[in-house]
Amino acid sequence: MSDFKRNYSSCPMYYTMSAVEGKWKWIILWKIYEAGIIRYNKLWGELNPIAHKTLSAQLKELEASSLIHREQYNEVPPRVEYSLTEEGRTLIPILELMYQWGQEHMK
Amino acid sequence: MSDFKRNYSSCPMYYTMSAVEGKWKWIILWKIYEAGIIRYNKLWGELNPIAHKTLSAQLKELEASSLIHREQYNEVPPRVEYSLTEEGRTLIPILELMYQWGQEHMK
DNA sequence: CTGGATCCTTGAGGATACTG
DNA sequence: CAGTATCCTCAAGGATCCAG
Repeated sequence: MSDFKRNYSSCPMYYTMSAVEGKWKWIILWKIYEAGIIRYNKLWGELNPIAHKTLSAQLKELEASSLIHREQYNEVPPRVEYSLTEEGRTLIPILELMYQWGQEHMK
Repeated sequence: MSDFKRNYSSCPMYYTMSAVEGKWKWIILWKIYEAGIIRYNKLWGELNPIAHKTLSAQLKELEASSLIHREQYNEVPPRVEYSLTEEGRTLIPILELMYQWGQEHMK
């Protein structure tokens, strides 16, 4: 846990930014939300050029925070699907607003 | 401009995350919004232990993005006040939701 | 009081190759 | 296909001192 998280655990704004921190998390959440359910490789393709290491690390953190769910099917070749958890879905209003804000300001 | 910004300028979500990127920007915006108008030193105190270099760099970027306004009074000692611009105020719904989300999940 | 200037650290993120 | 394993870079961020 970083100083950032430790020192400001009492401020809701810090809490939110800690839960979804890093360069990619909001975008990953958005892509998963958009797709509903999405496979690892598809996600990777949409975020390209993200490194596998980066993507899998962020996914793990999001999973550890209970914001996304990882479903693994023991097939050959393997299949893994990601989706938002109930908890993760509580972020949808924020995701929607962020997306809309970008739309309106990006011209 | 980073690869992040360059490669994804077509996706609204990337646009938003680029406009308010970095570890501190959302929190700085929140603190300014909370205060309405706030002096440099007050802001620095609320974010402590943030480095002066970091704070002033982030403030400059936010100013360059037209999200905050910097008003300088030529007094001795100097006084500088920051506030949200019209543009910056369009982020308030997002800030409010982020704050609320933190409140509800931080127990 | 509001930063700028310097120097420095560190860890997030990336490139590439490899594996069950 | 869905990731690890390695190694590496670089720039955000920090500590400290200085200045108008």
